[in-house]
Amino acid sequence: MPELPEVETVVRQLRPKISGQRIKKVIIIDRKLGSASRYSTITNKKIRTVARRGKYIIIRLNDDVRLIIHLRMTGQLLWQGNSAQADKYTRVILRLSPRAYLLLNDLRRFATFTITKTPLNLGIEPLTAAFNSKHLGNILAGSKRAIKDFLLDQKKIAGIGNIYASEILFAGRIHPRRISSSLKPAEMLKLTAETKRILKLAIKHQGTTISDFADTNKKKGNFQRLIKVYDKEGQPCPCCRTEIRKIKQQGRSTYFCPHCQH
DNA sequence: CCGCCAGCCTGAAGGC
DNA sequence: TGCCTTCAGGCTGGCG
Repeated sequence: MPELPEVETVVRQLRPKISGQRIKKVIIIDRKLGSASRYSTITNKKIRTVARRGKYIIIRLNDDVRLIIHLRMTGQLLWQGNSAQADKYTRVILRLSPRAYLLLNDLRRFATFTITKTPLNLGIEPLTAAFNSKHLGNILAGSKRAIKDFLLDQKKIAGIGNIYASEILFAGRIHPRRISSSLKPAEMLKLTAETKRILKLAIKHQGTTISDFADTNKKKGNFQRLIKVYDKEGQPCPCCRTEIRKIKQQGRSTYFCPHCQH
């Protein structure tokens, strides 16, 4: 579920709340995430920084220990000040000091919660200055896959998921089935600009909630109001009134306007 | 190397 | 009401 803007929303909320606090206890409720003893190395360690890389949340502790969380489709990281309000989807509870709780809730149990020192193998951060049309041209060169599939490849660009891929291509007026290496310089310029604009706008609106996404206070995002094509099959294109179409690429839905996107 | 697809889970929604 | 199928903001491993 959560893509870059949703994860960024969670990280920005979490940072001031948990930085400097100590992890007093790790309660693993879902056995799939390992035994409590596996997390003995993080108990009593202090939280130094909270950061995002792609769709990963990286909580850096003392002694360069890193707690890495990925919310996958339905994960939520909830912050609770007074007591831990767990429900049937609570998979992990971190008890912090001073008194607070951090819960990992996840309906589908795809979320990951790991301690590791191995670096993440991810592509460029799309909101950095280094992500420009020249860089995009370099990584697109020679790629025969559809541009939609390319945008979803986390080893090329980190953080774009299925909703924003459709939205970015619509804004860029590029057909999702275009062969990546066929993009012209002007299109690459447009694509990088629209990627940044849409991701920033979505962060400003606390992300998109279609069904499950919630921030650390269990509040929904607001960007779904600004979505133009995702999940809008059959509805009129906001630009030309042509019906939005839905196609499958790599088993995943893509939405686009057949008139506006080429 | 690259590209594709099933599998991992649970629940909601739609068809009959 | 129920049963069955499909679908869902993601990623991985194994295959060709």
